[in-house]
Amino acid sequence: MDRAVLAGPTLAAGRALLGAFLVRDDATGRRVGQIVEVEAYIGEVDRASHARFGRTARNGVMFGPAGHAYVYLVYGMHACLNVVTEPDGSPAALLIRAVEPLEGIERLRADRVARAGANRRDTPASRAAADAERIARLPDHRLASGPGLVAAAFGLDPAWTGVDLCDPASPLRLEVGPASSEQPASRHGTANAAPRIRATPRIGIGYAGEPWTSRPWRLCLAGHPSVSGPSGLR
DNA sequence: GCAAGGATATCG
DNA sequence: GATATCCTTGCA
Repeated sequence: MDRAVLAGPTLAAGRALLGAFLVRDDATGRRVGQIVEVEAYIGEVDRASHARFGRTARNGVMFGPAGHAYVYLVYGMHACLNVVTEPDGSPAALLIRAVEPLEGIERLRADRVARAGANRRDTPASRAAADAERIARLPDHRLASGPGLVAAAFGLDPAWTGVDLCDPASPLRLEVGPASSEQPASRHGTANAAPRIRATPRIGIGYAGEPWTSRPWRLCLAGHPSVSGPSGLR
């Protein structure tokens, strides 16, 4: 994906990210998902953004150039993948909230199971087996339907922070579909029509207060089955 | 409905 | 150094 797009206004970058592909391609195999849901966090004034306290050890990459990964841990157990946007010096990012699995599905599923085990303080074999069974029964389109689930399925943790997602040689990168193709890669959505983009308030940021809780900065492909959150917000 | 998890930012 | 908080998930 062209870095200039991500270096532009975050909401425009978010629209470009919808329908693009998240690719992890390395010794673990090749996994591809189509991005169907993102959330924008824009500037130090955004009270929902990690940048609201200014530059810190954790959020430093948000203040750098566009196109790099920012992976943080939330609630002590879930990692979340963000794409840094806007020019160098301007802290902003897009949280990848959901992707539709397209390639490497069994590897995505295997890392979901591995992460479920790692998130348990005490892991009796029975619970581990129950996790594995539950995840084995999940339909493909729910494997990465949520920000913590995207990171789990792609095997990402905060150590991935800083990886250049615009470098075609990177083990984790963003790719756009063939320019000639008018069709969405997904079997979902209306044939022969560009998928509609829906904007809603962001999820899980009640602490930020108004106007930030109401800003329609969550973007998704309308009606796509891999979108996370309440069905009313799909 | 709510507990689980640990790093983070901020406060004494 | 202590503590309230957190861009979530899956269970009761």
